[in-house]
Amino acid sequence: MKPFYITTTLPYVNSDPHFGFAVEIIRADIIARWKRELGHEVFFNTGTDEHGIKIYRKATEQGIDPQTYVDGFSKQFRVLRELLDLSWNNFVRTTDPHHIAAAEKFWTIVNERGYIYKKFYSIKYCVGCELEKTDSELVDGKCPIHPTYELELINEENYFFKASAFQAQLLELYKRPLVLPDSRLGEVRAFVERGVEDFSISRLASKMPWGVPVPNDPAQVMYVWFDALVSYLSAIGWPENTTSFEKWWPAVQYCGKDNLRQQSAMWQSMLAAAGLPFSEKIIINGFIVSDGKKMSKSIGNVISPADVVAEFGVDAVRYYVARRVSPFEDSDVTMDKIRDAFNADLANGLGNLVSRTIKMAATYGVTVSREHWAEVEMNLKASSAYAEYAGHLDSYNIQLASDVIWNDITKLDIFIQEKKPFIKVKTDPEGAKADLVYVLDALWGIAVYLRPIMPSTSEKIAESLRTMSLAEGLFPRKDVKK
RNA sequence: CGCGGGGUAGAGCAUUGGUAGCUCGUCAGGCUCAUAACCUGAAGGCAGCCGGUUCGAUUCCGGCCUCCGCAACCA
Repeated sequence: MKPFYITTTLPYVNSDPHFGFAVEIIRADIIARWKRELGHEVFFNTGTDEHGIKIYRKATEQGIDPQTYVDGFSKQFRVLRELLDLSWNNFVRTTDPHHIAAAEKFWTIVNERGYIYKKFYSIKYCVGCELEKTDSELVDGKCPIHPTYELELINEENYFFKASAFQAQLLELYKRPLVLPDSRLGEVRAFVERGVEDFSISRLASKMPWGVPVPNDPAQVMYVWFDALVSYLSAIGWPENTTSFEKWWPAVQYCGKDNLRQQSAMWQSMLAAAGLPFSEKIIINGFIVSDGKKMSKSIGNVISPADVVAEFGVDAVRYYVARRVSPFEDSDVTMDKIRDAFNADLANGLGNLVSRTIKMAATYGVTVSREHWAEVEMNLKASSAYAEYAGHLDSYNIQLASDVIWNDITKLDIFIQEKKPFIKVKTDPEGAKADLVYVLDALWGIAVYLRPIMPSTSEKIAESLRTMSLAEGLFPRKDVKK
């Protein structure tokens, strides 16, 4: 079976992990677990992007050296593994010596193939923002944020990447569904059709030393994007471990919509420039807003993954991401919405169904052998419902896959209501038991379906079915105090 | 004419070229195995506005209005 390589974006470590990244990495985790379930060997990569001007400035402001600064943040991202029950098997840091060597090698190859050149160019620089501004960002020739400042013109010599050479190849590439959803593929295609310009891929080390040195030119360091994207290669052992590279590449890449151009245009042309195969698939997530607004410390509507886990538990967060956050569009997330979903779908829905079923089965003396569950699972996997669920996961629509599960939950509640085993047991105990076995089998199916999405809940349900007992409710209701 | 997303029941969201669905909330009823849970039913929408294509559009096309991202803590 074909090995499967999936990676998240490497988050930039200038702040704590935010909910949007939790969404991305939970999705990647669900897909990774799903592929393992199917029997694929899986390489699931994540990590941290640690170079660049913003990090350099922040570290300098705090009077610590950049490496110490990023070490601290990188740890904060590593703890997500336990926090969100993630199963990544590689965590790459762009300050790893191996990655730095890979980035240098990548640069050298692209340079040798003739796609890097040096030129002077002038940039417009806003002192207020301390950032370069492109013409498209300006309003009436001024920075819209600091209209009282005059823009400074700075002449600087940098290395450029000959992206313009790859327009035709990119348009050819977009004939296959490289990018999900389709609307994003159309967007990047339109962007490339408008014309691709060469872009700067280095910075003067004298102004910004925190980056990978440009080979044979100590005066320049690589622009952070150029080095960060190469991490998708260095993570799997490129360049020296060709066996590993050929085994895993190309990758499925998850990213946010702000990364569309970088990952599906810029990165693809970089790969072509290095003579490497294009990515397999790029999945574009929407953004998370809270109460209709971008999460912001000053507004106070920031929801941290850790807060949600503390309040509702890991699997509730994974559930919310899977089923209540739109797979591709922007979504609004608030603690109240999470609480509503928790109560409606997990407490009243899944948790209560497991509870009522196990209780009846235990009370009425239903017993089921281990062989029985194996058989149930085999039948399930041959069913059309399972095919539907699998189809959704194969096309990265975790939401529709989860809908299959919750449709089952509703059907089972109705089934119990209609068959009334709790009445039937008084006159026809065998009939009541048979009804319960039907529900128990379906619950086993739900546990199977939940394996990639809510692994620990899946295991708890399976354990309850094996022992026909339930120590405590899976998801006790969270009531709002009024 | 910079790029992109949205405007569908009180709220949040799905969906579809042919009587518009779900969750929460509200009202009424049922059940009692269960986490005051579960089931049934009801009320509540001219699917932002205007025009076009069509036998038929909420769905396709054009225009308009309007909200929101593309700077900060950015996936």
